[in-house]
Amino acid sequence: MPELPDVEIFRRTAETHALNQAIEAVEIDDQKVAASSPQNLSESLRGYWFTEAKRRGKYLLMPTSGETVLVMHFGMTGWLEYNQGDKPGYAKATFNYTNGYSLHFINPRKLGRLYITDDIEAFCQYMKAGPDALALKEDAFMERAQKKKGMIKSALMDQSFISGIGNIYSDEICFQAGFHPKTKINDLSEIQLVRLFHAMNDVLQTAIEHHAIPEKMPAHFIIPRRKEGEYCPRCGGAIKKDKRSGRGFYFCPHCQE
DNA sequence: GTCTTTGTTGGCAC
DNA sequence: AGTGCCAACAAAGA
Repeated sequence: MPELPDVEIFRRTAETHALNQAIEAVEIDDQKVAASSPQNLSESLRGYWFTEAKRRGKYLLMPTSGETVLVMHFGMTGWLEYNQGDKPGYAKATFNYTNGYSLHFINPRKLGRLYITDDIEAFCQYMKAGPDALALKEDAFMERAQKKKGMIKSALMDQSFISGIGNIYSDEICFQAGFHPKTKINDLSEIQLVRLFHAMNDVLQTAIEHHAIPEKMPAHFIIPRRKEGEYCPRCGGAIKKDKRSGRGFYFCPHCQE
């Protein structure tokens, strides 16, 4: 679930509900999600409050009134919940506020992580996070893309190249740009790279506008049709499934060259 | 029971 | 060096 558009929705949840209130306690319900030790998490956050909710790629960054920043990464499944009362299922970490509400880090498959850092830039460098897909300007994208090799889909999913895109949205970007996912990125002309850049922006922006809910995507999107037996929204032909390094991907052989 | 699934990393082959 | 593939991590649903 959590690629750039999903994390952007979580960021907005955090921004509207979880800022500027003192954190009374931090509960870590699964040691595995604490990439920084639970003691470190607790000591860095208790008594402080989140001042901002930022995002870089798939990372949600929450600077505090102290000297540290809480960093969340959701792994393959996860989301945030802000509530009062019972702890939701699969809550792996909970930040309790003095007003009685809590922010829950939900992570059913335990592949998410929480980090504490005092330097966002250094953290991103250490994690090899490239520029955010939505913050990247066209000329910067072109400069990077012209040096990049390998399949378009792999390039889009390479977090050190551009950060934020995963398996689902890379399929959608390839579809909207009209490229077969396995096309080599260095075989694209300058004009085709520009087309890829605009498809990337359009897909991510549109997904955010639709709250990153697959069923709510526009009719011309392939995302709601990532199933065998489905048909292409553009030409009506059969959607095909293939594999790339053990991961399934979907495309229209007629519309994507 | 088997296969697949959204992310990332590390090992191996080329 | 960089690219691709696979396994592993977890757990749930088909």
